[in-house]
Amino acid sequence: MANIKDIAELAGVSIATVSRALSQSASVRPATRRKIDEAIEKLNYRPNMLASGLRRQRSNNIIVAVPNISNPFTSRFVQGIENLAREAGYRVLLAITESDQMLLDSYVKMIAGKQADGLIVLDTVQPCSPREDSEDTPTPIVLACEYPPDTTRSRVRHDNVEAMAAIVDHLVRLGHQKIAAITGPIEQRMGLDRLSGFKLGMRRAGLDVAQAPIAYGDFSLDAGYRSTAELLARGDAFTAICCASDEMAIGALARLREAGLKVPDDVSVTGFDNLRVSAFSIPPLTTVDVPIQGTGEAAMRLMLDLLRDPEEAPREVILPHKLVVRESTAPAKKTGRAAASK
Amino acid sequence: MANIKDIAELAGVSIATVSRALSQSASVRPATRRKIDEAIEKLNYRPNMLASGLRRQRSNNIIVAVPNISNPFTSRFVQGIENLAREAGYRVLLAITESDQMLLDSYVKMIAGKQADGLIVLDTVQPCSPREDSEDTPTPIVLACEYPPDTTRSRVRHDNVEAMAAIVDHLVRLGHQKIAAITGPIEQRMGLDRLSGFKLGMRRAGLDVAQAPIAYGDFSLDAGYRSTAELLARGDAFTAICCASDEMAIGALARLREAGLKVPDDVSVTGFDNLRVSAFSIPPLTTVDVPIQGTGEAAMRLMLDLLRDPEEAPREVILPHKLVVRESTAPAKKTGRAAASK
DNA sequence: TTGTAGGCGTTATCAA
DNA sequence: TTGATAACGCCTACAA
Repeated sequence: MANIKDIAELAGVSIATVSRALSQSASVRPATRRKIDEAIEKLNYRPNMLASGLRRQRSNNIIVAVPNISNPFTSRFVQGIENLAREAGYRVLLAITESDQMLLDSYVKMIAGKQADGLIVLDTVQPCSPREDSEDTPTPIVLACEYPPDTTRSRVRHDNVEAMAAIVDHLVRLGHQKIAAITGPIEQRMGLDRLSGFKLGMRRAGLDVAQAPIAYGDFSLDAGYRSTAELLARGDAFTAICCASDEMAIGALARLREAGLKVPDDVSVTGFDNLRVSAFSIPPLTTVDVPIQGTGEAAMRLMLDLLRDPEEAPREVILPHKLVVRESTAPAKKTGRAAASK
Repeated sequence: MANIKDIAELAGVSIATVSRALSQSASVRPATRRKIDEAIEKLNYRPNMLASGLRRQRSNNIIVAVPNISNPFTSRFVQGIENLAREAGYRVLLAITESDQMLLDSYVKMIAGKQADGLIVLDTVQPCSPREDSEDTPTPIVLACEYPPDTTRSRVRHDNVEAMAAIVDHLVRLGHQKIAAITGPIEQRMGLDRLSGFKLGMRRAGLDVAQAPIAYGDFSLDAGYRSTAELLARGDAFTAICCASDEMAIGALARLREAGLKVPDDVSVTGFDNLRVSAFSIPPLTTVDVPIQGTGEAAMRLMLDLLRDPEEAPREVILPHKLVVRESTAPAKKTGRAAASK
């Protein structure tokens, strides 16, 4: 590959002039610039960004660490980041952690190794505090959705508690009293918050949370299916199932159908996330819209601020949610015992 | 940040020795190595990969260019690449092109700019042939799924034609004669091939393709929904709908339900891709499993070979498919006019 | 407006 | 086994 020296020679100028021409803004006489452009064209020259980065001490890469990518939630989150990153001249390096602490830490180290300028984390595992934080400027890290309440980093999330309470409220207004829940992984902040929201909603409606049938899932399609089976097997009466994710709600729909139960006639079902597919489930899902892509965008915005001024004080952004009522919920049957048996 | 010189000083050796200790294999006396390790630990040193890359002329980054990422197909493809890439010591840079030629080309240039060592493309737009190909060693590029038949690059895909023909065959065996199709975007190789497969299957069964109701979609949930509406509105008789993607099949399921038609009693529906969610649709989808993740792995394998020996002759890998029969297909009704009217 | 030259942090070659 | 030193390709004072 041709380098800046080749261009300089061919154009009959010094490499400094070429460098200036390359970085646009500098002062280069139009005629000179033309000669340079021609040389670049002729040799099909591309600046070596490794060298440039070494010199300028930056890579223009942002790492986004996610536990996995075969999950619509992650996809849209990353998309939100991509949008802003490209505009700002940054590239997105996608890192799949499978919630492995070692792996995540290795990505933190990439910043120290100048492979990346910043790290956005959407994961239950948390980036260790690199030691240099105390001495040098802090490592640019933004946390999304999952983080300890006492973190001192910039962070963004939506209010899972209130969002889930809003769903419960919707069910209560429809006359439901016996509401079952399928939770997310409660060892994770997101799962726990959504469960808290469920309990909060129940309490606000004056319903007894202790009596509510609860099954523990992990947000996945499979978990929705299995947990519904479990709920049915237990034989507790319920007229609605409140799922902590759309994927679980879709799994629940599948299992209820197998049990010969009609949604929403026999049982109402609710989701959480408002995935695209949820508008096309049978029946279309009542859920709560959390701005997933918007979360990604907000995270990237925080990152850009951090990159601009690494000393900046950490901030927290909380995004709004919105109830989306579709056809998987309906008024509770008066008998209230529709789902008492399999 | 500490650099190699700091370590050398603290350990009382030369930077050359530190460098050797860092690259493991070299010959360094254990005692020396220990001193170096201590210094590294003490200063929390991380090698600057930009400098290392500059010197070694490589970045250890692989770019994966996809049109979008909010699509289960892409997600699993990328996951397949990730798995192998990490093992081989490469990082995956995710590039979202939105099928924009300019954008894709800018990623090709990243290779020339040493920002990445190779490019894997899963997109309808094709990487331009950088001129240096003719003179220097060829740019390491691997094409997946979408590529012109006459490409000279390494490439991987599955046989969409035969796979779709297999689905038609399945329907024919169930006694379906009036089979409608919802196609993918036929200006794309993948969409066109799947349509060809449909026609091939029909012809093999001695059915008249010209009579088959065909609606044109774009693989999306929405397209499945709208195309089904269109099919119903036209009033042609059909007992089965053959969709070019699982997402469209799910959209079709939703629209058929609205029309009061039962699947599979009134109409059979088939998909293509075997997405995870398709096992949980109502009813679970009969589809064809194409190894999406396997495609990513195969692409990465080709890339690794290319990286090892850039002069290597391009190869083509074609992956096998598998029919997955679930509950969205059933024997055709004798009357054969189930879906004649809305 | 242009040129000279030092340095960014590594790796690799050659001697010792 | 270790050390000195020259690249790698670019940017940016500083000088002209």
